[in-house]
Amino acid sequence: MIDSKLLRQSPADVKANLARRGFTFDAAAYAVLEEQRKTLQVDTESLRNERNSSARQIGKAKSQGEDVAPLLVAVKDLGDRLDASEARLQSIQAELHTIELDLPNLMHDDVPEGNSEEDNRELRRWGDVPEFDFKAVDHVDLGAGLGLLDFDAASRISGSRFTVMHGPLARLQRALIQFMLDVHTIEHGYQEVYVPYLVQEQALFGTSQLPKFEEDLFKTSGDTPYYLIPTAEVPLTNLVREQILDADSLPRRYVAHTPCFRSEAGSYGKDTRGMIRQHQFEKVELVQMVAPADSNDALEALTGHAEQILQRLGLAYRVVILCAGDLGFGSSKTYDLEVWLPGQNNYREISSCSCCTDFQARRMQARWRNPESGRPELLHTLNGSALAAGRALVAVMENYQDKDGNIRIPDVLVPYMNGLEVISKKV
RNA sequence: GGAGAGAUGGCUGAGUGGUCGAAAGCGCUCCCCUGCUAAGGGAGUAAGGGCUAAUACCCCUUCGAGGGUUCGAAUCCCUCUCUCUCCGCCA
Repeated sequence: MIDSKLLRQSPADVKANLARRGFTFDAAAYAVLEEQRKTLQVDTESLRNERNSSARQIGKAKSQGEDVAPLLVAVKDLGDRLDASEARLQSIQAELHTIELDLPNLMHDDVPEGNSEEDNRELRRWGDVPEFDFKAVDHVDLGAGLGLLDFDAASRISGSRFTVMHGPLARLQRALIQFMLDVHTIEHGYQEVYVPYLVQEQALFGTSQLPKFEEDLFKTSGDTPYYLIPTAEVPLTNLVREQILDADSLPRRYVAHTPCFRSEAGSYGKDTRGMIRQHQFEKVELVQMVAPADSNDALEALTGHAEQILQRLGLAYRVVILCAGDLGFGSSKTYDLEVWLPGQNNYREISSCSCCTDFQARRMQARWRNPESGRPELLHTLNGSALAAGRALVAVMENYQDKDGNIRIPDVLVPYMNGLEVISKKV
């Protein structure tokens, strides 16, 4: 959420910032509601004050054995007036809250103009795009050729957008995950966390998947439904929900490997081939909680941590900064890492690293005690994939293929493959 | 699944209708005292919100959550959630 004080005091600035995303903030309508809220709240609170002091008086009189009947008459209709006032206040506050939950985060000044993916700006490239002296194929053909990737079985079991992997290929994904977790915990200072994969709606409100993006989520039935996490960002970020952290415990750096579940509603016909876009995929996620002054640097560092994985895997990639129109709802600034996929002859997103400033922290009431003010203040939260394991697997398969359809194991993963150096067809 | 106990401030823990945001202790902060240390004395120490230029006053809300009774609820009633203990079951 955006600071409601800012919405009141500088509605024009907010409107202009959000307009760059293509979001229309009706500042005038908000101001009208806000004016009503102010009057109502002041009235309601003064009525409550009146009630409290009368109640005190009555108590006092009673204890002194005085007749309280006249006092009771005096407050007779106070309760009704208060009830009415409270009800109106509550409804107007709910209206304001609904509007506020709907507003995306304010953008960092660095975010370039633009309406769509096309307008994202490339910042840098790393690595050489591999050149093959044979016709490179995509991971689907590679997997089928090796007999280790089985979309038919997956669709018989679960329908479209699921995968079954066998043997060394299944292990290769596990190796990637293991490798990433090791690098982040041992070298980058992240604490490994095991988290729930089913969460309640309040957690999703905190990270801002709800209320706006319910259709992207899988939800269980029942009185208090659970949602399957679309990313470990949800449970990891909510670790600090309603907490006040000591300044010396910052920055917090958490990493978790989890499966992720996305309904992919609205992506019909998109990436239907292969395992680029699945209902279920594995991901290693980084989350940081930092003091506000540190969040810009933290985003650069976090992005670097994700890049480190690609570099060690020897995968060519580029870094793009998302333009205003493509930026995620809760993010103030996002870098995407796009890995080269020979099968698509293109760069494809494999990581997305975002700084959410205090947007999620405000929804979660996640704070730290600022030693300078002595007061609890909102944290800044960041998250990034490092990496999406399913897509990393695709990238390794396609970039490390040979003319016979075998897959060489990147050096850093060999120890995680029990020494296996090549995944080859059974002879 | 059965039986029972409980949920109060950073922690322990009192409080069964009235000035209780809440005793006491611990912890923490500051001050005093004291060659140093230890001990001792004093003061302060929740969060959210409103108003406001203000992190100054003042006011409102919050004792697991949500309802109810009442002029007034931490305290009484109802519903729910969670935690703990014992038994059973299970990975």
